[in-house]
Amino acid sequence: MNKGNNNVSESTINRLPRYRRYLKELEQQGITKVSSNELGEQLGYTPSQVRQDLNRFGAFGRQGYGYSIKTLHENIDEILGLNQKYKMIVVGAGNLGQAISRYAYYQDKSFEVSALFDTNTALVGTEAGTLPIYALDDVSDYIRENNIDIGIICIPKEPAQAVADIIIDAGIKAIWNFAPTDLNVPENFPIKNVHLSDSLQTLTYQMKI
Amino acid sequence: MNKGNNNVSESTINRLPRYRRYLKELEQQGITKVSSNELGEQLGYTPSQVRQDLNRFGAFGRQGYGYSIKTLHENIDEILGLNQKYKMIVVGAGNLGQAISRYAYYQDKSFEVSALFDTNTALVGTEAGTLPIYALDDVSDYIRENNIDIGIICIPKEPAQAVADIIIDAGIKAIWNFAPTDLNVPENFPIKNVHLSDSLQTLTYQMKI
DNA sequence: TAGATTGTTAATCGATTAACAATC
DNA sequence: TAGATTGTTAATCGATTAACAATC
Repeated sequence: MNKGNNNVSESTINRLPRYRRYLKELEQQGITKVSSNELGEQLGYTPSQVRQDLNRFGAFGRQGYGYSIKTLHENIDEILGLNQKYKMIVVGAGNLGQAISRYAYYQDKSFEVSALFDTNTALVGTEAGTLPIYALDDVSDYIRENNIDIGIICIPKEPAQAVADIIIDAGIKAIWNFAPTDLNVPENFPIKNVHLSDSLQTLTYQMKI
Repeated sequence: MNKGNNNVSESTINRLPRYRRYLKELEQQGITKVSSNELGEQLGYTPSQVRQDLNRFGAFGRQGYGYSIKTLHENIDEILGLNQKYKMIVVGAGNLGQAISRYAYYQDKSFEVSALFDTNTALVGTEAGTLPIYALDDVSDYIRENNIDIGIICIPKEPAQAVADIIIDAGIKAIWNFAPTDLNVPENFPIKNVHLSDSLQTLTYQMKI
C-alpha cells in the first residue's frame, strides 16, 4: 500500500510525528475527518505541504472529502514503525537514564525498557522503579539473550563511543543517544541524537534577537 | 563585530552548537587553529557550508591561515548568548524534571536551576538533590522575585498550556518545553520544544528502511 | 614571494508553494 | 450533478555547493 520509504526528506519525516499527535487529539474529540487545509492551519504548514508530505507514502485521502482521521493515523503509525513492540535497555542509570527509562513506556506502550546498566557498583543490583540495574559488563550477553532492539545511551560523552561499539557489536538494532557527543556508527545504522545542550543553546540564541 | 542576527536560517543556527562542541574538543587537545576543510570533514559538512555558516555572523577567519579555535569558540559563544548566566526553574518535579534540573547545570555552568515546582503535595516541601520543590501556586511570585529567565516545562501535555500561560504572564523570558505538545506562545517568544517521543518515532522509522 | 585558505558571488540542487486536472 | 478536496505537475524559493578573487 505504501510507496517505498527511501528518498523521503528528513524534513518530511520529522513532521510525521506532529501530524500523528494532532490526529490523536482530533480522534479524542470524536472528529472523524480532516482536510489538508485544516491540518495545515493547525500545524502552521501550507495545505500543499501537508498533501506533499502524505503523498510521499501513499494516497491516503479521498477527493472532495479529505482524510479519514482513523485510517490516516493508522497509516502514519505503520510508516513510523509503531505497529510493533520494541525492546529497549538504558545504559547509564543516573538521573537522566532513570527518567528516560520510565518516560518511554509511559508515553507509548510500544516501547518497553527491561533493564538499565551501569558501571557504578553502588547502583548495580538495586532497582530503578521496577527495573533492575545490572553491571555494564553484562550488557552484551543481555542484548543477545533478550533480543534487544534499541539501546538508550545516557552516560557522559567520554565513555559513550566505547559503549556504542559494544552494544552494536552485540547486535542492537538502533541507538537513541543522550550523550552530548556525535557517535561513530556503521553506515545507515539507525541512530538518533538528543543533544539537550544544543537545544538549550539554540534557545538562548533566540533570546538575543 | 557581529553582523545582525536576523535572517539566519534555522539550519545554520542548529549547526552552531555542533561547531562549538568540536572546537572545545580541539581546544582540549591543545590545537589552536582549524580550517573550514578540517572542520567540515569532521562534522560531515562541506567546507563551503562551514564558511557560509560562520560568515553569517562575521569574518572570524584569516586567509591563508584558517580559524583561530580560541577566538572562533568565543565568537560562537557570544552568538549563542552563552557569555552570560541564565536563571532557570523547572515546572514538574517528576523523574524527568528532576533529571533535567541537574543535567543543565552539570553540562554548562551558565545554566542554573534554582527551584522546582509541582502540584503534587507529596513532593512540595521536599528536595530534589539540593534544590527545593515548591507549590506550583507560588511560581509566579518566585519568577518575579528572582528574575527567572528560563522556565523548563516537564509536566504532562494536558496542563502544559495553562502553565506556559502563567509563567509567561509572570515575565519568564523563554520556555524549554519537554511536554509532548506544541504550546501557544506570543509571536517571537523564545521557545524550544524537546519532543522525546517524536525523536523516538523518527528512530523507529529509520529502523524500517 | 608563493601557497594556502578565507570571504563572497554565482550555480545548483532540493524543498516548499502554487496551480489545476482528476475524482469522490 | 455541483462542490469540494485530493493527487500531482509546474513554478518558486531558499539552502547548499562550487568557484574564484582577495589576502594573509
